[in-house]
Amino acid sequence: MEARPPGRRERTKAQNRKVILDAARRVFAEMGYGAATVRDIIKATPLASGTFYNYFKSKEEVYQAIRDEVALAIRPRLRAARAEATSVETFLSEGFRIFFAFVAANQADFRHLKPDTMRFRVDTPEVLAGFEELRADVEEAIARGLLPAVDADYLMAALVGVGFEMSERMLLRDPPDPEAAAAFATALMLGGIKALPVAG
Amino acid sequence: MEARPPGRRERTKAQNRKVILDAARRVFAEMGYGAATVRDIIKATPLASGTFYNYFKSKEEVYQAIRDEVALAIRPRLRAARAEATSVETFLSEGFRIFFAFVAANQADFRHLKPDTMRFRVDTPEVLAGFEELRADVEEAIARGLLPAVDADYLMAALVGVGFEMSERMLLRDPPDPEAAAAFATALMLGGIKALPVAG
Amino acid sequence: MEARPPGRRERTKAQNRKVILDAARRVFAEMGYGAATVRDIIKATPLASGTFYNYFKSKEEVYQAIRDEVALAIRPRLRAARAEATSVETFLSEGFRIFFAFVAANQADFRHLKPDTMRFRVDTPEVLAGFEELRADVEEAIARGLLPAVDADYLMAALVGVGFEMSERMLLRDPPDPEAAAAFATALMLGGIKALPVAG
Amino acid sequence: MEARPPGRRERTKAQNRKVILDAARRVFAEMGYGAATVRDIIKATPLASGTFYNYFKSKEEVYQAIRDEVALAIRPRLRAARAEATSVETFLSEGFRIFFAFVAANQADFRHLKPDTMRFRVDTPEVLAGFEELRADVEEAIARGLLPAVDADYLMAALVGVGFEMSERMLLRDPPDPEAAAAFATALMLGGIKALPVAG
DNA sequence: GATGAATGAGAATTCATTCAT
DNA sequence: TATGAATGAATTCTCATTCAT
Repeated sequence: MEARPPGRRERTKAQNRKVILDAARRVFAEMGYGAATVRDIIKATPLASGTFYNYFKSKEEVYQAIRDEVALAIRPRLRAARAEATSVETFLSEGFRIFFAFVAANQADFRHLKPDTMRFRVDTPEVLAGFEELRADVEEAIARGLLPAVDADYLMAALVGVGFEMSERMLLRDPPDPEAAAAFATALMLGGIKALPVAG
Repeated sequence: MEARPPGRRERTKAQNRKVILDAARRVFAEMGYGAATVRDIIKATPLASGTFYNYFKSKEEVYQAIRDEVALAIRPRLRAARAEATSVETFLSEGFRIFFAFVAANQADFRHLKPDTMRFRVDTPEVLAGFEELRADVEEAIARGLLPAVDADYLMAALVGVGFEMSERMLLRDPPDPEAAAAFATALMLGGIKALPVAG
Repeated sequence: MEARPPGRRERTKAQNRKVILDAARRVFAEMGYGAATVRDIIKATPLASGTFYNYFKSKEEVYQAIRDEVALAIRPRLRAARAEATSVETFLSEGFRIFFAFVAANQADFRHLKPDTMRFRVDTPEVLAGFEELRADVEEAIARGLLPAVDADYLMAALVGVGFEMSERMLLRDPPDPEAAAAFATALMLGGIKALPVAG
Repeated sequence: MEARPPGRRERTKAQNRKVILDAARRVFAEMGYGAATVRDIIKATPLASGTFYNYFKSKEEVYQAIRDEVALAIRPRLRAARAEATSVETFLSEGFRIFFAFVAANQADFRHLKPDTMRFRVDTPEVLAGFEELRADVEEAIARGLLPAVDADYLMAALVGVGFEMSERMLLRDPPDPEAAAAFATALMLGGIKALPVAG
């Protein structure tokens, strides 16, 4: 806004944080979380190495920040949708819709599947906390009479597994269709294979 | 443990390979794949550092060997069971039974979930090939009229997701009960939530 | 040698490069290029091991830098002298004078002969380029009528051989006498053995 | 000659020594003396690593054996020729003829020049001893009145330099012509540049 | 805060050499 | 004598982190 000495980069604190996070997203997507180093992240940035440490303590912390950002963004929406659900159908369908739509909108953070390479998936505590929330919501839904008294832990795991694995396959499609994915997952969880839509 | 004649060449090549793989299994289970180093694996071994490199080129290669061993051990059994299936029920139930039983019998290779820590999952090409086999089997089952003409790719993903996520929860239970897990997963995939057994 | 205020950033980038190159010069001279390791070079330096790699990728690269520095320092002078030559005599005498004087002034970089040991000589691409320059100059001198139409490639080789081998013998003498060496080489190349000065 | 159990390799001690020396020649020519390792030499051999040590103690020793073999083969011939020389002309011409012919016949042991790469030359004590012999012969030739009383050390160096450098250039030609090289070197050393044959 | 060179612990890897068979 | 796997010291090299500017 005001005149600055030339060469002075106009970067705010928040911007730098974002610059690092975005670079890390790219690096993790390209080389996988395990192989990536702080160096790699810095190199993908116009910033100096020391600057990194003004924002994060380690690669792990960056990764957590990314996953947490994602998890914290979606978890409240999922909780709300499930809380408002008035039936098994809406409990499932709204959850899957929100999840697959979110994944499609944030592809870079979810694409971990590369053909013929190792596939890495790393879940942070914040993500795992989302799993626990789902279990709690399942338990509450049981209490509310929405769901039968099933094994909430296993059902949670099944829902999580279906959500994550299907979302990776969804991202391989062109274009990804979150609605269709949600419909598939919902039908499957609701009525089993027999209830699935027949493919055209 | 016991005294040996000095200079006795006591270990064979195959044994050393196994010694390294077993040490790696332990190390990966204890510290997680990402944190483990080749050094750690060697230290968990009575062998010299150089010996490691007579067998494997890197941590990645050891990991692959473990996963591949596992994948190659279970995949033929799964294929056979699915090929012999005469109904949707057996297609699913036998697959889940074999998978969960295998996981329970090889806990160390599957336990990636630690409370309050990050969870790593790394799938090697050989594991991914197992996914493709499942998809092919689903397609064949559709062709054989065993399954309706559903989206085989998504169904494969759902089955994989349910299998892996549920197996991690199963391993947290004491004792793990593969039969119960298989029953749950089968019922869910077959008839949906409504068909699930009601928890005691 | 003297106390310094702690934390003083005392060395500049260019200085460090020089520190490493000088250490390498000493190490190569002492143990020979083949036996020297990066470690040895670092140890001959007040710097940390990692610092080495901020400047050079390997022992080879350091060696090249040294040889290239030497080659790039002397080649223009040789070219100029040969270009200005108005006779065979000056073409040869000025070349040898410059070369032997340079060798005497940079003994450490040229002393490869140790009695009763192997003798290493390693010529980098930059040095080899100097050979080609000499050949080109010979060809031009022929074109200019300064030299008869001899085999320029062989003549170049002969001049190079005489220069390098004689310089090693020169450095063994105490004190080295570049003028005398140049006089000898010039006379030999000009008029053959019969034209050589008779030793006192 | 007699029947042997199958798989038994018919190798004599002398043959194995030769196998190793030949492999080493190839390896040194390919990667240069400095970069080559004992491992590399063994790999270029059908022998086991331990067998190497039945014949040589180190890479250095192999190298010495090669160079020495070469030096010991040629040195007596050179000595004899120089001893029999009755004039400067024959002293020089016979020496160069023998040397260049030998080099041409043993190309692999002398080719150290690769375009655009570093060039290594390593002279063993046995080779250096050959230099001293040449100097002694020069001194004797002076005593015999064959040569003027020149600086024998420098003349030796000049002859060596001309011989080695020219031989490398000779080997680059197709076909190498030792006679022509010898004629050139002899004329140059005898009468200087002016006495050189004019190139066609 | 930003910078980026220096640091040095430690991880990866090589390789000469040994030695049981 | 030949074999070739095991050895582990030595070496190369990386990388998170510090800190003077």
